[in-house]
Amino acid sequence: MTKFNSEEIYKILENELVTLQIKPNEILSENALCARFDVSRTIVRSALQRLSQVGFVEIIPHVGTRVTAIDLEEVNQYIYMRIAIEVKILTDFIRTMTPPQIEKLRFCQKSLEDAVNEVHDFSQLDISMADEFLSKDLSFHKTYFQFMGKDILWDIISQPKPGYSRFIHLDIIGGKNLPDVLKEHSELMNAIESSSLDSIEDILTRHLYGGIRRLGSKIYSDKLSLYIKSS
Amino acid sequence: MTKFNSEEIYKILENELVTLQIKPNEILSENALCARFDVSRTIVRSALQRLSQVGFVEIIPHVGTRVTAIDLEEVNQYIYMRIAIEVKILTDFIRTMTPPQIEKLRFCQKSLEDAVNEVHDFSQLDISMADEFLSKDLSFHKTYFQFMGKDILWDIISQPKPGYSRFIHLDIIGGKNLPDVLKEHSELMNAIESSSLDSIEDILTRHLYGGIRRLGSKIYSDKLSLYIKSS
DNA sequence: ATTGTCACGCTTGTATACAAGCTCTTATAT
DNA sequence: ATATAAGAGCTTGTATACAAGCGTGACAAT
Repeated sequence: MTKFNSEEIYKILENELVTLQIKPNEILSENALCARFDVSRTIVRSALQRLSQVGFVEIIPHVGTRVTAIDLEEVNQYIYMRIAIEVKILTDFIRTMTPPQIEKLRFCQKSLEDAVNEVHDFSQLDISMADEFLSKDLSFHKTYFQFMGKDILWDIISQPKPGYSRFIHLDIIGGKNLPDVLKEHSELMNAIESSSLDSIEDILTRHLYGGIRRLGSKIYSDKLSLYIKSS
Repeated sequence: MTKFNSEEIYKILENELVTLQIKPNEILSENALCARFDVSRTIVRSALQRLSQVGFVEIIPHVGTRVTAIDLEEVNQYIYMRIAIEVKILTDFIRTMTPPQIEKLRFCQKSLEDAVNEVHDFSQLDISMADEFLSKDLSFHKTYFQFMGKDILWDIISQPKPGYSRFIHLDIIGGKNLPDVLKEHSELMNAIESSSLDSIEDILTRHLYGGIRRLGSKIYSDKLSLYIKSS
């Protein structure tokens, strides 16, 4: 068995960070990770430094490596950006859209719908299911980026971010929000087909700020506050 | 004299990359950099790996480290994103703007104007002058991000990108475009004050795509094609 | 009891030795 | 002359030894 390289370890840790298996404020020990992956500190350090550049962890010299807390302000501003971009993409899209493209979007929507409908107990979502929903949700949005030839842009905005990615995961796992997401996608589809720009902006705003909105109500675990950066 | 650390070396190299002192397709040698900064390979490697994650260089295992070429498609899609975001910011801004805020914007504009007017020979712009113009241009845009409390968003979109940052530098150094930039800022100011949204979008589009537009004409050095990724 | 000091054990930071792989050169065989 | 194979010399990849700094806890002096 060949050993892990730095890139692989980075990806593994990034995933565990995003899915909150590794929790905010947790202390990561280089030596513990060395033992876990059976590699030298060089490799582990490389992965940790990259995680710190992206903002998932904070390396404090001669003290330790701590997982950062979720910065809600960062989440907010990221969502603001997403809305701006997606509204523009859809504005351009409804000017050139074709029936096959709409069909593809409906297919993505249905795919998520089917996955959600197979769930019976929303209070017991495990990580792999959350990942499945998330990836189907992202597929929907990604599709119209691709239609407009904005693949690179999608790659940029969809790469794991310490604020938004973890917050969304929390939101999905939260539970009772999946019906909301489905409804919003459905509304968005109708607005797209009827080319009503104002509706598109309204729905996208509601859809993307959904997690923040739900934060107000008391759906989330009480432990949530432990993950959030107090500013 | 204390030695450079990895972070410092990263910043130095990033700057030389952005300002094209280190040119696309150039091969970087770890050992040469070790000698130059008088540090061990550990430090240099750390900086190079970070540069490769951001996309400034490409590390080919057991072969070498090559500076990437500028990807025009990446530049295009980044500009598209900038327009979407700035239009939204300004849309929100004109609903709440106050006279002091407008005054501040005019001040930023004037500051750039004065700097440009002191130049007599546009064909001989050195790097430090280009940097000054660039930073004053950025200040203008940054200002309304700050007015709207979107500091983090600005930090995200203004951090050095291998495509856009180098392309813009090329554009500024190119020379004859500074009057255009001034005119566009001035037009933008007027559109903001008269709250005309459509004009704002038009002007911003012209302003941000300016470099790409000028690419069509023959202002640039013939060596430009050497820096561009042929897709 | 309180406070100050010192030392040990932990952390990350850096340098270096060695492993592994690519490429070009060179020499040898056909 | 040409083709092929072996090796030298470069590259990056990895492991490890050691340096340097922080924090805690024990212990001693007041």
